[in-house]
Parts: sequence; structure tokens; C-alpha cells
Amino acid sequence: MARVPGGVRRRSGRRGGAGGGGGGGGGAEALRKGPWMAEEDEVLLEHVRTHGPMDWSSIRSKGLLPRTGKSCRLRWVNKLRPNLKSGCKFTAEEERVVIELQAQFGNKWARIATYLQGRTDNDVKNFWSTRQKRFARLLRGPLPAARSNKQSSGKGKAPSSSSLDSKTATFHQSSASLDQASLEGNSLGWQYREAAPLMGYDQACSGFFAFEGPLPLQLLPPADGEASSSNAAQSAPPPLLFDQPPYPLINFPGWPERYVDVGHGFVDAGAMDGLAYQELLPMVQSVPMIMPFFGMECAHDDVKHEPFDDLPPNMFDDAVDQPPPPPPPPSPSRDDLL
DNA sequence: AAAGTACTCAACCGCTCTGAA
DNA sequence: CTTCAGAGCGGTTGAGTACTT
Repeated sequence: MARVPGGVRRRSGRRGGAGGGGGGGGGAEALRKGPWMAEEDEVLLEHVRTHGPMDWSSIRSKGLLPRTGKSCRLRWVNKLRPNLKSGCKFTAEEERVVIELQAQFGNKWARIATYLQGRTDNDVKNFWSTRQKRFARLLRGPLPAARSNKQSSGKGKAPSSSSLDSKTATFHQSSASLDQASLEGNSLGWQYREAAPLMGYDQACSGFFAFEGPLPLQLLPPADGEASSSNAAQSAPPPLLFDQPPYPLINFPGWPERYVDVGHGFVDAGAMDGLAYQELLPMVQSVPMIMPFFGMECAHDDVKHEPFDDLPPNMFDDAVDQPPPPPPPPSPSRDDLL
């Protein structure tokens, strides 16, 4: 997708340098795109010093810079504004805040950024995007058997997706294999079938999860004329039956309690409507919730924190029983901007 | 050492919102 | 009420860099 017309090179990387070239062949009023040069930054800073961070379009109209007002504003907000934590990785606490606020606000990056001192919406957006890509790759790829606990090079780089897989694999010990034949023909008439490949995104919780082992089965309500079933159960999407509760990659309140053991696997009670859940209740067995989410500590000991080194060490704490603390009120004052 | 892959991040675009005329 | 311009925001791109194989 050539979004920059006229062959203008958008940027030459973090080295800065002489990107751009002013849009090629135009007059002095030609718009310049691409990386900013130090002289341009100086002009922009001078404008902000005299006029404040506003009136961006006048920068071009006055002939100060061959840049659009949008471009000037973006440069100021993302790079020139004081007190920015540029080039500084997100701390565990910042990651936790982003995760919580994203769950609360959605992709309102500018709003989320107001809760993070020195971070811009672009920072938050990039952070989240990277995270999403990593999870997507993780979930798209095969989930291999546990690999050796080889230590990474440990240069502070985020672990590869395969290292996350190894974390998942540590749960295998508690996984009960499904016996499809034994699942069919239960007294309530619910049927099972192999589910389609699972997207690793939980709509109800707006977050990713992962699971291990064979694909989950889908619980199908009984057909007409069979054992009792409610209309709601008929209309509700069939719940998935997991070999084990899917493994959440971000903290979901009530996880994994919402996964109930139906004897041959786990179903997501949170994703089912109440009536469908009522239908299934008689099938629920009182199996102790030993499932892995809270067994992570042991797993961590085994792998010496390798897989989640890039995740906030306490990011799952709130999933246990603590409500997330109310975020501080956003208070970006004018002084902060200047 | 080289090649491949993943990650980071600056900067663009299109859209929406808002306020003035 | 409508139009228009500026500002702001979210999504996306892609070059450069870091890491892995």
C-alpha cells in the first residue's frame, strides 16, 4: 500500500537523517513528509514556546515549516513534549495499567495514555499492537509438547512465542484426555462435536486465552423430541467443552472459576446464558478446582519465569480476588504540556 | 557469519468531533 | 441549520534493529 505519493520516502528509521525530500519537485510550499530534522524540531519548539501547543495549522500558513498542522501536532505530542519517556520500555506496572484500562475503555489509547505519566497514545497503541501480534502468533501456531527449559539469552528481549508455548505445556500434567465415546448420550441429551479451530479471543472478557491439547468439543443442546431443553439453550451458541480451562493471557476477573467441570471437561459458564447453564448444572461434578491457572507458581518455579518475563509479574494477581484499583483521575494540566 | 524472524516505533492516513462563521 | 476548517484519535504501515536459528 503506497500511502505516500510521489515516491517520498516516509522515513529512514530511527537514525533520523535526510528522509523525505519535500515531496519531489514542488515549489517552496510543497509539503514535506517523512522523518523530522533537528532544524524542524527547533522551529516547532519555538512555535510552541511562543504560542503554546495549539494553532498548529498556522505553522504552515506562516511559512515556518512545510508540514501540515496535523504533522506538527503529532510531532509535538509524540516526540517533543516535555517529560516523555521516549525510548523507555513499559514497566510492569504500566503494562498492568494498560491491560486493565484497555479492558475498561477499549481502544481508547489517548484516554489510557492520560493515566500513564510520560506516555503518549502512540506509545500505548504500539505497545498493545505488539502484544496483540505476539498473542495472535502464539495462538495461530501449533502448541507443541513441552520443550526443554533452555534459558533464553536473557538480554531483556521479549520471549519468543515458543517460550510462551512452553508455559502452556507445563499444564499438560493436569490435562485429562477426552473420551468422545463416553461423552455422547448423556442423560440430558447434550451432544458433543469437535469444535472448529478456536480463536484465541474471548468475546465476553475481551481478551486472549490459550488452551492446550486437542481442540475443544462443542456442547450441543438436545434436538427436538429428545431430553428436555430450554429454548434458550437451543438459541444460545453451543458452549465449548475444554479438555482443561483455556489459559488466560491477561487477567480476567473470575477466571478460572467460571469454568465448571462437567465431568468430562470444562465449559465456560460465563459464556452461557443462565438457562443453558441450568441445563448443564446436573452434569456438574464437584471436582476440586486444581486447574492450572493458580498452579502457575509451581510452573514458574520449573521454568524460572522464562515464559512470562515480559509480562507484569503481578498481572494475574488481580484475577484472584482483588478488584482492580481505581485508576488515578486523568489530570493532564496545561503545565504538563508546556 | 548469514539469513530469517520478531519487535520497535515514527509517521502517515482517514475518520470523527467540535466550534466558528 | 449547514458548511467548513482545525484538532484529535485510532488504525496502519514499513524501515531499522534486535534476536534467533
